[in-house]
Amino acid sequence: MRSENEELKTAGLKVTLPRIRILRILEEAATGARHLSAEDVYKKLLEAEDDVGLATVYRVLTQFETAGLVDRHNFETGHSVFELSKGAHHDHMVCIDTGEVIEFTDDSIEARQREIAERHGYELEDHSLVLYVRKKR
Amino acid sequence: MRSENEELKTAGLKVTLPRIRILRILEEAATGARHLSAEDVYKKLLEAEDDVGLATVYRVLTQFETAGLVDRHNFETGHSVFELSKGAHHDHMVCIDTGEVIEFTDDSIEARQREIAERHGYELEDHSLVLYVRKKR
DNA sequence: TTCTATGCAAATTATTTGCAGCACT
DNA sequence: AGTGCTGCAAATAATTTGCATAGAA
Repeated sequence: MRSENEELKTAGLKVTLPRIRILRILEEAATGARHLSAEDVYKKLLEAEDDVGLATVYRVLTQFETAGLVDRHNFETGHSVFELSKGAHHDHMVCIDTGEVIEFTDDSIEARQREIAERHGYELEDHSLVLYVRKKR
Repeated sequence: MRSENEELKTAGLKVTLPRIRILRILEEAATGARHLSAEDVYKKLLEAEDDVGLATVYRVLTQFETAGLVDRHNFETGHSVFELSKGAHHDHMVCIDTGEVIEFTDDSIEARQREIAERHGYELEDHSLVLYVRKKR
């Protein structure tokens, strides 16, 4: 397991306290609610008595995104959420009632998307698929 | 072809000038660039010398959305776009270079989504699929 | 008349930027 | 010393809201 320091260096980012702290927060969230807003991260920093400005949180998250360390998503919530980028691509399922986010992948859908783009004379660069679901009762 | 008046009444909305004008703008755009931002609509109203406030544009578009007259989309542009709701559902393909928006539907993807939700114990209520593409050269 | 709709300005929310100071090389 | 990084406040951008007034039923 690589240290935060190495991850930052590899990403070409200078190792600074705010970056380490923010990266750690994202890693801690990696298991549970993977998706944090800038505000969420900021609040966690405050809780931990780490004095980092909200502007820095935004700057760092953006840098992480550029570096490929995190993915940014825009669900229909009005603000972006960030998650530590696992190598493999995945899509999301959001529960309308609880806000819970479930990740999934489906090769057949992936393949189909590529076909559709091709058919229209385009190359698929990226995509965003979000299923809005409700628990069955 | 129903008049704007009827459409508004059916939607349970009082027939007022701003609503008629905005509905007409959306209808005019229905063929070409179907997807307009609130700002786009506002500018078209100004061009037509129709004195409608931007706040009203937002209010009316939101009402139209609630009434099912228009669909609101959040691509990765930072602002919402609206389009006259055609009965049938469709997804979008956005060209990264030109911003062009192409609509499409694919039954196999639709079906697959339902399956995936089911498999996780959920019911699919809605979904959003956007392909980000680039013209092949 | 009675209630809803609108305009305009002010308020909010999410995010970005300018700038002076600090940190690391 | 030089360049990058940060905090804070101010600046933006998109959208919403309060309120007094105009307009529809």
